[in-house]
Amino acid sequence: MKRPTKAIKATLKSRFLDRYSDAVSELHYRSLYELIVAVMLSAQCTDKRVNIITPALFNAFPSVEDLAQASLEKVTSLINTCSFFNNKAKNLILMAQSVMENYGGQIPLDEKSLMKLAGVGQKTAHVVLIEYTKANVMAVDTHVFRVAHRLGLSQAKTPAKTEQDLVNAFKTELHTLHQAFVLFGRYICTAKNPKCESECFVREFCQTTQTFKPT
DNA sequence: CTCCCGATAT
DNA sequence: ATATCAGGAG
Repeated sequence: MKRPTKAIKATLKSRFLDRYSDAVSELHYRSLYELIVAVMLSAQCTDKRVNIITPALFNAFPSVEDLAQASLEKVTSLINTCSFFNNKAKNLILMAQSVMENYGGQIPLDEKSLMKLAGVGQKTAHVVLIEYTKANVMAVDTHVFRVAHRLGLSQAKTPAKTEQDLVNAFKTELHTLHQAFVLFGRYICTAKNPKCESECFVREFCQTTQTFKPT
């Protein structure tokens, strides 16, 4: 597997930025509170499904205060069509309670604090920062991980290492590149049956073309 | 490394 | 009917 040269990394970067200059998250939210809840729910679950669930959830619990006082049963019943709903319901309430008790009701906007919240790991924390503050950080979800590996940008086994590889490769405009990689991975460089021939605009840089080339 | 766990694509 | 999708905690 060839590592991309500096020149190729630059080309990849501009291709993705050109293609996805106006890329935004597909999660529906109207506040930082709604954002963090939506991102927490999106763990191992599609954004599409999260968007089906959240309107009723936000209606029942319009603010962190409301969620902090919510009953587990009520939250569970509102999110039980998304994966790991028992864990998520528990974590959502714990997260809200922690925000009330430790951060005066203000959801913190730094990585360390975010990651102390129940159910918030590095990926969730980074996505919140990217979305809400356009922080120059990378978040590696399953799409970003797959795309980075197919393009030879990382050989790392863990998302954290892959994140570092991507930061080193691109350095700036990471928040836009994150969105770009997610959308590219979701619709073009899909896990199964990627649209290599028909839609991939970085085909010539793919390290795994053989695997996916139609026979 | 294992558990958590519904939805959707095939 | 079964495989595959999609992160965090212990």
